[in-house]
Amino acid sequence: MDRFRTMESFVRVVRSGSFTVGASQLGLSRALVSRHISDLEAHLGVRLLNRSTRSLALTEEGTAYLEFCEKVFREIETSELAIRRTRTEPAGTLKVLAPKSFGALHLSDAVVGFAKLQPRLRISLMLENTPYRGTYDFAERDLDVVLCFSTMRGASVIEEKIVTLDWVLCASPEYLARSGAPNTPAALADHSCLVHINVQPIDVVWRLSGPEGSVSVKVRAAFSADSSLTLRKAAVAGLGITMIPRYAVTDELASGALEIVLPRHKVAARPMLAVYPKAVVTPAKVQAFVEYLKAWMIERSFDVAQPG
Amino acid sequence: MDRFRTMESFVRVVRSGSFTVGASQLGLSRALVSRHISDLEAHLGVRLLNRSTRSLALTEEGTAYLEFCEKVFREIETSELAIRRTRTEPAGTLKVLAPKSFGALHLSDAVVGFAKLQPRLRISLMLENTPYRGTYDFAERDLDVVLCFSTMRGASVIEEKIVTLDWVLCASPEYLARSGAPNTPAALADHSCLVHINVQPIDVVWRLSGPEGSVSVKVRAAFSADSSLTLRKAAVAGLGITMIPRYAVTDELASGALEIVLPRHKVAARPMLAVYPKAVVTPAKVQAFVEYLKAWMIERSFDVAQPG
DNA sequence: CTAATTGTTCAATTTTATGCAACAATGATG
DNA sequence: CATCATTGTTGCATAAAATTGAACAATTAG
Repeated sequence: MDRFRTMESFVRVVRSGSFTVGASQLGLSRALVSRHISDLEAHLGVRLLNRSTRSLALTEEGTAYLEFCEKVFREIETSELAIRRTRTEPAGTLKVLAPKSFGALHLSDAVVGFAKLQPRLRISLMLENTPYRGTYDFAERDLDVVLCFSTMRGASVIEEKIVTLDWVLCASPEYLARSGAPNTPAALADHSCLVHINVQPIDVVWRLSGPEGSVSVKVRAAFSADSSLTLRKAAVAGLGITMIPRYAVTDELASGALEIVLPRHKVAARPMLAVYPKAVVTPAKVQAFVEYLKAWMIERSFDVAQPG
Repeated sequence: MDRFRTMESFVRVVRSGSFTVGASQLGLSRALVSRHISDLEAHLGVRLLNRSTRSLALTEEGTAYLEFCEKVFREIETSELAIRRTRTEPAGTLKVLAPKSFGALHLSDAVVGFAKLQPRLRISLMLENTPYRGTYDFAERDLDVVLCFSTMRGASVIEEKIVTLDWVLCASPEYLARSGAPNTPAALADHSCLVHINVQPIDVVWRLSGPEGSVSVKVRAAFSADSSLTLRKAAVAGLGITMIPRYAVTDELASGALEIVLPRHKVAARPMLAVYPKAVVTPAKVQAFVEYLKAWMIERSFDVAQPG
């Protein structure tokens, strides 16, 4: 027996003052409404309504139960609607996990802008380069979105591309003067390379595309770190050549603190992904944030796939 | 979909931290519990649980919904149990309608005694001789029990005999001296009779049983009233012969203010009935009251059907 | 008293809930 | 790093309800 339904019938009958009109208001048969009341009375072991063919009155227990029903329905109105609203209206807390360097350099600005647009939304931004381990993070660490560079094999997540980021090979002029700037990708193997350890082990192989096509070079990781900021510092200090997102070194390239290596070759651009659980419906806060971030980055010309 | 059931599943899953053990605790299959959560999420349009095969975590909306569920369940515990308890434990208010004379002379004492035994019970005693009109009174006037002398044709009520009351024919010695005491039932037709107008029109015919068997006499209502107290006063004042419950005139008969008329004949004893709605279960307060009243009256020798 | 209206009961029918088995997915283990 | 046990999900057959329409009982208005 569906108690919610029987309760609804009971309330309706009392309000309308009759089984017949109560039933018609609910779009049910009199027979069923009668059964509902009977079931309810059997369940409670108490008579709720004193009824004759012409008249209807609540018993004392009926009055108490009516109050209870109305209270429950009022709470459903309140709580369920509030929850339901989060489907279309961002609310609550948005928990984002993002790479350290990207977070520190840019995402924090984007997040602040987003927060201003969503005063009802609390935002929690965590910056870590912990490799993403599948849906585990969402469940265990209570995350809403994870931003990352590498794709996942997870089947129950959605990976949405935010932008395609430009990567560059660069080193300090001092290092290049000292060690000699490489002329071919293959020459990189003899150089001191600064490697991001978090972009999968695959990346100890660097891929470049030039006039001769795509080339893979296995490089020697003279120095490795889990943050582009560290790699940038190492490069500026003349420790070697690094492969790094362009956004991390724009200032250095402009000021001449760093120089592009192998300028005739290009480093493969990499997508930046927003990963979130695959659910029947995506929470509005997640959707809104991903949209915002995408627009924010494209507007600032982060995306090499888009003209900007 | 039974929302109470799905809510129960949801709470259980969260508490146990797993669909599997949650389902087994509820005695349901994992499949069903999984459906319950899905239905709930579809209903709310929101994901409640971030789940992977090894781990389980509430989303923000899930946390809010869990609170809601627990609140509702807590209220069910409280309210429903309180209501259910009235089945076995008298509580609330007991509303009794009784004939004026009986109420004034005896019932009020009985009710006071009952009230002392039931401190949690509020009692409302209304004394009226309004003829009982069927289940109407229970519904319209919000009554629990009606005490009366005449049986009803109502089919949806229970009529429980409290006691069988002795009735007597009596008059003042002064009247009998003046008008002559009747020797036969038939002689009553020539007397001035004091009639209770509320004991149905039938009662203008008085029935007596004597050595010659049962006799019916159509009497002349020289005086009629809706209360035995009034009839008693009239009789004491010498207005004529009245048929009256013995309980109303015990003192007068003892003191000699009134005398039995036709002592060799007997007035048919009449049952005093407690009438209450026919429900699947009778409220404890009604049951307790009827039981108490029955015992109380038998103890005081009101019942001619019982030795005492 | 009659008749119309109301609540209830009982049958049949539709709908829904439920469990089993196969499946997909994930993470612990060696 | 691959394997496998474990977990949540899905499809399908079945069992269990909810639901209705019609006959019924009961009550009151005219």
